[in-house]
Formats: sequence, structure tokens, C-alpha cells
Amino acid sequence: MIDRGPSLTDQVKAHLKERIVGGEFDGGRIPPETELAAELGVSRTTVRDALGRLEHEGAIIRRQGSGTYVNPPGLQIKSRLEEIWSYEQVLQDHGYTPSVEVLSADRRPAGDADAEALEVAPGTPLLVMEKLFREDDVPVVLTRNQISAAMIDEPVTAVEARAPIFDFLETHAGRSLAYYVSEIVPTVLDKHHAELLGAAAGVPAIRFDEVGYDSEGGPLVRAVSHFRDDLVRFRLIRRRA
Amino acid sequence: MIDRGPSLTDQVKAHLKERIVGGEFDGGRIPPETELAAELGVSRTTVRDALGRLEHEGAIIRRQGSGTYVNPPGLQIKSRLEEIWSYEQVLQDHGYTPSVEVLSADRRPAGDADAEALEVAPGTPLLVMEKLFREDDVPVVLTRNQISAAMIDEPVTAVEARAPIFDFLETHAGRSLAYYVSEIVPTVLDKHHAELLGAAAGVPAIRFDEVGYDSEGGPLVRAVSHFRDDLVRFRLIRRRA
DNA sequence: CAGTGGTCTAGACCACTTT
DNA sequence: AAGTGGTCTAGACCACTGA
Repeated sequence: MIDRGPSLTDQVKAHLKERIVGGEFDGGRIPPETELAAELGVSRTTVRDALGRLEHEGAIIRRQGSGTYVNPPGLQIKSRLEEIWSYEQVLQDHGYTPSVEVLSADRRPAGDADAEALEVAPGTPLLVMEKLFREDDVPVVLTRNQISAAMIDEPVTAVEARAPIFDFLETHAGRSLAYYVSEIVPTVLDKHHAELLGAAAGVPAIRFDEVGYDSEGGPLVRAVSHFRDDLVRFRLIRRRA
Repeated sequence: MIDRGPSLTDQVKAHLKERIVGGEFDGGRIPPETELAAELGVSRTTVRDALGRLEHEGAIIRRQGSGTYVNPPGLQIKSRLEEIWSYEQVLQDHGYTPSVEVLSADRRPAGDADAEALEVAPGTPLLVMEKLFREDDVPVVLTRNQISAAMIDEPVTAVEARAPIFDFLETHAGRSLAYYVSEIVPTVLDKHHAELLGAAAGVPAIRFDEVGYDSEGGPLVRAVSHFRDDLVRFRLIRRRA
């Protein structure tokens, strides 16, 4: 049941998650760590690592001296803000069939803010790609990704631009997107964005202003995304620091 | 240098954080884990736990086979969304002197949404407290906390309502707030909120709709908060799930 | 008091990067 | 080949809960 490939911890975590969402632990109580360790044939440390991650996700609650319990309110969260990766995935989590349309893929010179975020000189040519994501043909997310053109080897076709931005960077720049630093900005949709998103101008919406970095902390991409708030809601768990 | 009280891991983490923000690791490179362990007189596991948390906060980056490095972009984040606890603290992080004004502290019956979130019957009396937070006399955050009145033993004075909500719950309900499940909602300020926040009506703003739970997963408080977006911006680090 | 999760240790071995 | 972080083990002891 437990083989090599994904780490043992990952396997144990996935295994427990399955049993939890499957409702196996009716009273809400999860077996003691020592018991799980024996049952799965791994060390208690490995079990603890897995449980720690599930706790962090909000799926379970651990109480010293008492036990480990299922946490229904935490289980309800679908799109965890700090984990979101591709918008296709977000839309799927909301139960829809996503589609992507590439609106544009041009070169434009970097403005001052672009230049600072991407650590290039102002005026440096950028590849700018705008994409619209729909769920069941209803537009939901509009994104603009900006990448230093020097990173990309060849001209980009609309088909290639359809790929999720991290796949795109992997393929065309040989760089791996490790994390985003994201700022959450409230806006109202202007005429242009409202039209594309199929909403009324002046409707409140969330905008993400983000910079994506590689595993070495170097900036790769600047992204701005607009969401149809009536269709996508973000939730997260906040804890004491 | 290392004594009992806070856990060893916490001490090591705080110690390293200090050296990092102090700029001690100029080349950006942090010593190997074995070296840190020997230097601090703790096990490598303890050092790794501390480094793991710093990595999660975005303060450092670890690269297998290579080393551990300071991560300047992550260090710049002040208010980490998933860690925020009291608004006083948030405002201090932004470099201001916070103050609190209690606008009201009444009893009102629970509406349907309140009742569902707090797991009480509709119409159950709730204690509703509205507070306005200012930084240097400029209003920034407006919050409304709703608590089942049955949890509170005595009538509440405005002075008592000044306390941060988790202190208040500790003192007056004997319950400990463990975490929030928060929903981020874009809005425009209506006349009432705009007036209180000293902004123009119709300005975009972020609203948090949250439910606070105790360590056993029971709902304690329903909170709604409005922010002056031009004064408080929320940032977070997003990683691959 | 027994049982639980929380902390910490010492050490082994692996995967990966760098020289 | 040497050095680094990544994974995992086995076991000790502590802090806390609950019967």
C-alpha cells in the first residue's frame, strides 16, 4: 500500500485525507498517532508530519492530551488562497468546466512599475499575454501576464500562450515558478474589463497584483488578475501568528 | 543563550530571524543546518523545524544540494494575511499608533445567516459590538463582532468592549479563539460606512466576512470588517499546493 | 493515573548541486 | 567526490486532558 515515489509523508497525508473526507471517523475522532504509525508501518514522526499538514490546511484539529479530530468547517474550504496555483484548477474546484481564451500576446516596453517588479531597465521589451477564463462559457477571470521578452527564445503563438503560465515559463524560458507574492486590491470594473467579463461596469471586484519568483528568488512574471466576484470567492484560514 | 520557556524551535527561529533581518548573512547565504545545530547546541531537527517555518513565512529559500538563502522579497511582507490577529497589531506593523473607539455594544436577535454561522437558533439574542480603529487619528478599519449573548455572563460596558475580541472572549466567555475562516469580499463603501471611515461613498474597499472558532471547532464569533484600502493593503505568499 | 499530543535528540540514508 | 538540504527512523521525555 505504501510504495516509493511520492514521499511517505505525502502518501500518509493523502491516505488520511481520503479516510477523513470519506467520513470514516464518525465521531470525528482520529486514531492516536502511535496507532496510525503502527497500522501504516511508518514512524510516528512521519505520521506527525502528515497530520501537521492536514492541521495547517484546516482539515483536522489536534488537542494536546485529548486527541486528533476532524474539523468540518475547515473541510468546506475549496479554494485556499495561499495554495491557488492555476485558475483552471480554481474553476474546477468550484465545480465547473474551465476554458481559456488568449486575448492577446504582444510585445510592449516595460513601464516603471513593471521594470521595478521584474528587476529590468524601464523600456525593456516585455511579452504581455492576456487571457480570459470561462466556466461553462461564463467569463470569470481575466489575467495579464508580463514576462521579460529576453527570457523567451522564440515568438509565441496564441496556442502556446494558452498553457498555464508556469508551464509556459518551464517550456519557453526554462525557468520554474516557485511562488507568488500577491497583493489583494479591491476595485470596481471599468468599461473595458466589465465588457470582457460580461459584468456591469462599476461592479466591485477583486484584483490580484502579483509577482512570480523562481526558486532562487528571482522575479519571473508580473501578473494582474480580475475576478467576477459573484462567481469566485476566496477563503482562507487565519491563525494566531 | 538558549533557555526553557518558549520551545527551542521558537527560540532558534527568533534567533535566526534576528540575524537575517540584521543583515548578518551578506551574501544571502545562511550557514548549513549541521553548522547551525552545532553552533546553537541543538539537534539538526530543531534547526530544520525553525528553518521550515522561516521558509513558510517567505523569509528564506532552501535549495536542496545547494544551501539556504535569505529571500528579500519575502522579507518585505509585513501583514501576512493568514497570520493577522488583532487590528491593533496590523496597524502597528504599518508603522502607526493605533487607537480604538467602541461605536456600539447592543443586543440584537440573530438573523438567519448569523444563526447558521454561529450554530444557534434564528432570533437567539446576540451581543453586537462595533469598533472603529484609527491610526494617527485616521479611521482605517471598521469591525462588527457578533457573539451569542448566552456565552457572556454579564452586561458589557464600552470599556470592556475595547479589548481585542480574543481577549474579550477569553475574559467574558472563558473561550479561546483558535482560528478564523475568512472570506474576502470586494465592496464599495455605502454612505454609512464611508462616513465612519472618513472616505467617499462609492470607494472600493475590502470586506472580511469571518467566523471565529475555538480549539474544538465550535463557532464563537461572526465578524465583518471594512478596510480603508488606500491605507491598508494585504499581501500573501502563494505556493503550489 | 493512563493516554494523548508536543518537543527534542542522534543518527542513517537519499537526492541533488556544485566543484 | 564532497557538501548540502530532504526524508525517515526509534526512542526519550514533557505537558496536558480526562476518567
